[in-house]
Amino acid sequence: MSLAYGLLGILTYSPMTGYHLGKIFDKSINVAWTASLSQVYRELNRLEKQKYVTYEIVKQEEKPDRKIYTITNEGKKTFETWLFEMPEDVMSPKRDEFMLRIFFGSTLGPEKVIEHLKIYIKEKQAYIDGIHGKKVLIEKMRKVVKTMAIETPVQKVYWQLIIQNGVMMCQSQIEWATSAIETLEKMEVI
Amino acid sequence: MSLAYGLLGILTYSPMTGYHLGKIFDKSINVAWTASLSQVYRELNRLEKQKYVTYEIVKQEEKPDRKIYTITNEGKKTFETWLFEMPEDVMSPKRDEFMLRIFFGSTLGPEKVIEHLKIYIKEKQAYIDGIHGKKVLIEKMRKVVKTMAIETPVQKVYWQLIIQNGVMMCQSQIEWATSAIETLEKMEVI
DNA sequence: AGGGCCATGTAACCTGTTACATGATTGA
DNA sequence: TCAATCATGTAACAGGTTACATGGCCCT
Repeated sequence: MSLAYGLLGILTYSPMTGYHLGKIFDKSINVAWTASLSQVYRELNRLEKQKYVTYEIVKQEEKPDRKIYTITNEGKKTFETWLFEMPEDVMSPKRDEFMLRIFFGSTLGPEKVIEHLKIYIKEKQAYIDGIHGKKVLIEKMRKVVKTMAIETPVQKVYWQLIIQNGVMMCQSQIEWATSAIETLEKMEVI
Repeated sequence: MSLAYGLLGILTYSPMTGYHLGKIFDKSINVAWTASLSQVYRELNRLEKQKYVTYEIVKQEEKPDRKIYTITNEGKKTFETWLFEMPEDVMSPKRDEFMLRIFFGSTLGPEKVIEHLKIYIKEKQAYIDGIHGKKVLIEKMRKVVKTMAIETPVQKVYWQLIIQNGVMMCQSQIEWATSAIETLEKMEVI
């Protein structure tokens, strides 16, 4: 259900197309919630049936028509009701293919596990660099902000908080993997 | 697809019932991969059709028959092929309802966000205590180990690694939430 | 010349959740 | 006595993935 609320939440900032909502889920909000374009379109249809959003068709010459979605008052109410709730379960179900492979580490063997852990560290670092180094963070946010009618510095604080969260989690994963390598190397000596 | 590999992996330790596999996913492996019982049963049917597992029915008096699943050689091969691969995408898709709400923090307001963050910290701490303090960690592992034919100290090392990972991630989340509260409190003063 | 962006989706499929159905035994 | 554990599932639904279809514009 959360995708619906995510879409409604973004539409409270400004009306926009499904395509644009998809881009936002792909490029900025993805540290909190991921969704594909086809999923976004399907969900928008549902929201329209429930009268949480309406759309107007904007015709364009020699380009596909655009459907500009706008949140209704009912939609806003629904969104805010959800927003003020605290989720009953703070632990979201984990599905981490990498960790599953580590679970079977005794079959893989320590050398291979260490090899995998080293790649893991590199990829996590690359993700952090993609936010820090390349300033994707700021650009991501700029692009989102541009599309929004109301741009307040307060919003940015919260966006930075969740991006920071993403970065911190990656860093901890790197720390964990580093100490895991040490543990396994000690084990090999004995 | 990973659930299938998870099930095959556990069956390499020892043949067992679907119910038991479900318990293991519920109680020990869940830090890496979660699955419900009904999902496990469905997946076992598929694995049987693909000839990766076989089962024998053990009749019991006045109790439902047990289906003991055993991995086939083909199943073992498939599992090991998967195990040795490095997942192309190390970043598993994030779907975190709590973080989604924080993203919309400007609508919620700082006081409410701080309130939610404090609850968040408590629940994450409770999770850690449930592993550390109550010694659930060791008991979880004991229960799993009991059912396994081959019990080597090497396996335990890897299990401890992924549980440690779960604990570390919770601790980082607590750290993040604590610093987020500070940020928001400073903001309120200004 | 070819790939990526804009912009719409649909269809089929796979995965995950929730509720239902049955029923004995065991421990608090 | 009541909930939990053992033990099997099915059915319906919700949510997520992948592939297909269309087509112009812009940049390299």
